[in-house]
Amino acid sequence: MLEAILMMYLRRGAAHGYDLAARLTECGFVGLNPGLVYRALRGMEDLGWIRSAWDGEASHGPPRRVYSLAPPGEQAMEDLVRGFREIRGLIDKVIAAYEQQAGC
Amino acid sequence: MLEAILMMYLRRGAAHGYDLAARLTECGFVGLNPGLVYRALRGMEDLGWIRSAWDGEASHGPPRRVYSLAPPGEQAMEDLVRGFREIRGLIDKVIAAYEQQAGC
DNA sequence: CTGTCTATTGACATTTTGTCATTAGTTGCC
DNA sequence: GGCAACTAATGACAAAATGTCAATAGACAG
Repeated sequence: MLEAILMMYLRRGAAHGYDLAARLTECGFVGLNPGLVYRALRGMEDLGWIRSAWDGEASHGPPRRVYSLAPPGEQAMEDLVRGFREIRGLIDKVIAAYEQQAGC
Repeated sequence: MLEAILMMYLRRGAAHGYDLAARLTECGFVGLNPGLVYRALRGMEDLGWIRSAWDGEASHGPPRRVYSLAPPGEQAMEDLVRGFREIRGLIDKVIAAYEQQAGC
């Protein structure tokens, strides 16, 4: 989930972790401290979904790592979305079973 | 998820673990070996959501434990369903963001 | 030169999930 | 009687996911 959201953000342009973490909290995703975001980013980089490089631009702080979406990431995003649709189908099934007290 | 489905089944009547596991596979829920079902059942019993008793009826096998829904389980089921709706909302949000390339 | 904000990393604990062997009773076959 | 197959439940262990939080460190304001 977190990974999917981060890739959605990256698809709109490269960004660094701290920014992404801030955007998440702005957008109302709670309980996601920066550590989780950084871990997710590193994990996705290990998988080849995203790339990173140290930012050459002068920042008002320590050096920062800029992440951008890599081609395998586009594919991964599609797969994730497909998985989400499946999960949504399952949830619908369970909710329907709850309301109608029937079905599988 | 598994817990919710099991409670849905139990709402329709008491049953024992092996039966529930079989019903799950019948209904197309894959990757759920009996061990997972038994563990989920014991966990829910610890939470007071369900109750169990050894089956008095003669069975064609070893003694079996019959589970039934307890009143706190009804409440828990409602809470679970509410949670599912929330997750569903999140998924919708992410899928929409993926398709329209906009939003949070 | 101290505190604060930005930025990333790493260590550790907890929880969840998956796998699989073990125990054990019943039934049916030879 | 002995043995295999099926039913039924439990427990131990490993792996993966998640959560928490301290440590490091550059830049800037006072």
